[in-house]
Amino acid sequence: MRILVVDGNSIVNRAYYGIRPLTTKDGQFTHAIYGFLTMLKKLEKEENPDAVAIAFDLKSPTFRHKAYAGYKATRKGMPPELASQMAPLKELLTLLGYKIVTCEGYEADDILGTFALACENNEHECVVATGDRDSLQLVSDKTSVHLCTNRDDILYTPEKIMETYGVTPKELIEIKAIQGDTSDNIPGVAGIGPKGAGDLIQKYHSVSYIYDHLDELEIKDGMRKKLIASKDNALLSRMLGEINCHAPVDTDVPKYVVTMTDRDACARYMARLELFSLIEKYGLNQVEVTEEAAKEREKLEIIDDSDGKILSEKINAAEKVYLSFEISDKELKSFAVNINGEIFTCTNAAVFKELLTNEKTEILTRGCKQLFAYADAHDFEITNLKFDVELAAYLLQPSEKDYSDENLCAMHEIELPAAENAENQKYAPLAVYDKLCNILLSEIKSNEQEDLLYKVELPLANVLAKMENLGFAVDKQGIEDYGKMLSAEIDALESSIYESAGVQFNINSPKQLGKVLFEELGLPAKKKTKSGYSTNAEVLEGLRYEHPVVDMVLNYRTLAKLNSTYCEGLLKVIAPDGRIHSSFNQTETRTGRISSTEPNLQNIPVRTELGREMRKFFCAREDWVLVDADYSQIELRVLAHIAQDKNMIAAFQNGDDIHAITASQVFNLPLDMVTPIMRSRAKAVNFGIVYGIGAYSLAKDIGVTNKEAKQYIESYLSHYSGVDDYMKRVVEKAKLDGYVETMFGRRRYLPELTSGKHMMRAFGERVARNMPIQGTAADIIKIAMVRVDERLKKEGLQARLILQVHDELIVEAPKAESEKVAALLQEEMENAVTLSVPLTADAATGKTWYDAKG
DNA sequence: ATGGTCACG
DNA sequence: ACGTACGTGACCATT
Repeated sequence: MRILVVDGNSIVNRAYYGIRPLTTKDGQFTHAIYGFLTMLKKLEKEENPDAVAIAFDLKSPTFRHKAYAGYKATRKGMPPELASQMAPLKELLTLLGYKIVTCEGYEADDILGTFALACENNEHECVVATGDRDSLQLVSDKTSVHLCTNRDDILYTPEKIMETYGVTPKELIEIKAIQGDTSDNIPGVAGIGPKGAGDLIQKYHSVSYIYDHLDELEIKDGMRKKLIASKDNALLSRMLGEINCHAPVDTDVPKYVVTMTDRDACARYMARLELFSLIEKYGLNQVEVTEEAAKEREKLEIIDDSDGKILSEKINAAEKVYLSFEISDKELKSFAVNINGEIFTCTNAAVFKELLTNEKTEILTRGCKQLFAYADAHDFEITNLKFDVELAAYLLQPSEKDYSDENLCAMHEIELPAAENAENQKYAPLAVYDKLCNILLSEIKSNEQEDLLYKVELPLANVLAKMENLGFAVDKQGIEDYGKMLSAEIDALESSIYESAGVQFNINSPKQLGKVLFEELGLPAKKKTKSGYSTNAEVLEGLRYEHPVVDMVLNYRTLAKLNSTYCEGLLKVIAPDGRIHSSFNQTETRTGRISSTEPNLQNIPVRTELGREMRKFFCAREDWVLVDADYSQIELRVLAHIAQDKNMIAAFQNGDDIHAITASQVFNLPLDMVTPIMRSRAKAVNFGIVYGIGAYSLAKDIGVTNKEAKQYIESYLSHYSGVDDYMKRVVEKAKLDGYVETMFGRRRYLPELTSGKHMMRAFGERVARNMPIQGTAADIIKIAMVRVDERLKKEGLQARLILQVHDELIVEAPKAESEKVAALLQEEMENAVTLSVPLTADAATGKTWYDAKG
């Protein structure tokens, strides 16, 4: 018999990118499905197989790191428009009688190889269909490869391979080991490309022969040098490039004979996908498909219960309710629920409240922060919120950009039902929410991230909602006056700059500024950017004494930034209540921090006095005060704890000045000999260590030579040997696991670590060192926020959290509560977790943010 | 939409 | 040989 083995992933990709997009009336993309089946039909016609096996990669938890690594490494991956076609495609293939083959821990490639190898040892013949040249190594007397390219298809036999590449199929593995393949993260030998690799293998046939006889080979010295330099990579590549032909799959060819059992079902499914030409291609046009039959399987029935009469009855009996809602301006527009598979829509706010306060019912939803904000605005509490798909998906994949229901369903290959009309299509995800929630929850459980979800993120969403609703009071008049003052100075500076430069130009344009400074005034350009000269502060700082205009530009920049971003920007977002209501995003950062937008209140100036003035306009309402507390060196303390570094732990336990102690360690001097310069350099090293450090950057940061910076780092790591060990360990483990994690199990996947590009890999290694530190600190302050919120309520205080700035919390409190609140805040922050070192927080009180900060 | 710059931890 | 510390968001000019 002759079996056609199809590389499903490769072919579906070709179909997706090769055909113009096609959708059904309700927006389901279908062109990859159409293309796949068309190509499959053509393959069957040309190859005339007796049996067909279709191999797909498996997206299982154990395999996910790897799949994910490929996904993020290329930054392209499978777009949701393709992912959403995978489930229907597989369903349709199954209906048509094809057998789909997957295998945990193996890629589609390996399955192709396994069939090919099996056919070597039995009486059958194998044709592999793929778009990927890697599979050409499988060609033999019994196996041919039908390569589907964009232009035309080529059938590869051993003769054809020899004709094209001048080597045997197996030797293609050897070529690839030397040449490398960036898309597969196979490093190869640096500096040798396809031509060189081909020549070498034609002459010497294998990588192992080349390395065994390196001295005797008749090759140029340059080539020999390159081979020597990349020996490890070449041997590794030789292993990586060979397809594993031993996947545990059933290769009994007769089992793969295609038998369609339900022609009607096939036709209906195709009709449902509106792929009518396929019905013809598969000879199913004699099957009568009525419109009802076509929709038979999709039945997204929606029960309109606007007034909520049905729901108010159902709610009490329901254990689990999947909820979607539309709220705008704190008013309910509508909501929809899935109760035991039935979808109801409703606009009755009283029933909505009943649902959210019913103790017997568990609510599973998405975007719960908005729900909490609604409840806060309407003065009730939600006590039965059980699950939020967005928060869960974030814990599982913090680097994902799109947590929409549609994308999450696509990512998990959950097929959405199609509604009768486009309007109702928005309820499609709700119909499959049980599936989605179950998948996400089981992953959360297997990752041991339940505490993070239930004890941190979900309660935190409520805290953030209340912070957003409450907002931060500002002195509008004060900002306006400050802005006017800045504007006047900016105008004056602008004139001086034009005069000094001798031309008028847009100072805000880096391009124009670069031209003026480096061409017309002839100042020495140091650094370049992609599009021209760099004019950033660091460069200008170096040119200050070259021309008087430079200093003016630096000043102009400072003032313009303050005016446009802070004065004008903030004035635009003051609400009618005189307060600024920032949004806190809980699923944005890859480390677990929260972010703040519209406006960003986490980057209000503080480092220079002029900028710091801005904080005088952030104030407490009348008769209230701000209580501000921040952690002291939380990241270094976390590092001391995670690394269990004896010296660093001791320093913190003694309450020492950590930067001074570090200086005395690094410079090997007694503490009282440490100068301020030494301390400041040691401080930079401490920061650098947390960020994953490189000597070059450290040198640039503190203005010492590369060599000196390197010595600092070496000295640092030899004194803090626990940190040294930890930094090595964490990268090793990350390479093994594919991810790093915080003390509380928050993860970040690091596909960069498998990159063939050195820069990319180095980045991954720095992130591996940094994320557990930054992320653990983020976890800690989140825990503190939840506890502070609880305590304020429990103690019956009016004070409330209004802002978080990564290691700092701000509470607005009635004057009379200020002392109690300061103590409470400090206590909850310091006791949020127990580390091997004390965790200290300093609290201060004042009328404005300026006054309340230390 | 993207890049450059700069504000924060 | 190459580029260089982690994590963000806003504004401006330019494409």
